[in-house]
Amino acid sequence: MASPLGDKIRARRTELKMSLDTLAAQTDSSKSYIWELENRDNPKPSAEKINRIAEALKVTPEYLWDAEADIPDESVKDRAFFRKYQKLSSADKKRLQRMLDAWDEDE
Amino acid sequence: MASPLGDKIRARRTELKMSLDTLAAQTDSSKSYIWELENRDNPKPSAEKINRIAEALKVTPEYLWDAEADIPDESVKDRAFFRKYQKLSSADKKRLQRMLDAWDEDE
DNA sequence: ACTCGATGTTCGGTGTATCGAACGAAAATG
DNA sequence: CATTTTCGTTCGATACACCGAACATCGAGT
Repeated sequence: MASPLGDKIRARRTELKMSLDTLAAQTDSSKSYIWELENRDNPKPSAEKINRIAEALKVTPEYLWDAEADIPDESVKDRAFFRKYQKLSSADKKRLQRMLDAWDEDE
Repeated sequence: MASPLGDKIRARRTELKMSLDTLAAQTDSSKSYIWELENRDNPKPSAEKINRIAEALKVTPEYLWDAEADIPDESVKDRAFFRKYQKLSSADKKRLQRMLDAWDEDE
């Protein structure tokens, strides 16, 4: 019982001190369903629900569904990197993108 | 009939010259379901399906499900880049970071 | 014009996502 | 410590996501 997705939802929900009811209300869900997402075996929510829930919990949808996605802590540096990256020219961005693509293919 | 999601899937699928069958095969779906996603009224696929389909079509999940986000524009590509980046090992991340730092100093 | 293979479309069925409402357990309040 | 309120849990019912297999269509080849 329990799933990575469920654990993340519960962790973040309690962190924000929300009840099942309030989270349900903010996401057009029933609290019973939120509970099932958190506790039942292998939940397969719709993309719509995931997005609503991510929004209510103030995390990104990828963080919820991507099985392994690091904790906000480690991703601080990543975000800094991303901000720098965004300021590059398109040409430079493409260079970086190709660089990453290239070396992430071998293995 | 038709939905933004469906239009995007069909557009990208034909762009890649895939048949319903091949896309279905690559996403553990039936071709009838892919067809329904493309043509029927208001499809609500699971997050899992959206992700498999995005992967097969080589676009980001956000591009598919974010209602607006016309062409894979720059910001979407940037996020795709960031997602890939996040999956790297810490060592590889640092290499990329140094690379960026270095070359954005001369200018 | 007639196969034939590939692609697209339709449809009935099955599982499960999702709901409402009731139930139980704490915890707050007096 | 009795009562009220809040939170979590369970369960039966319903809608619809998703499927398999049949049917339709169209193009390429003969």
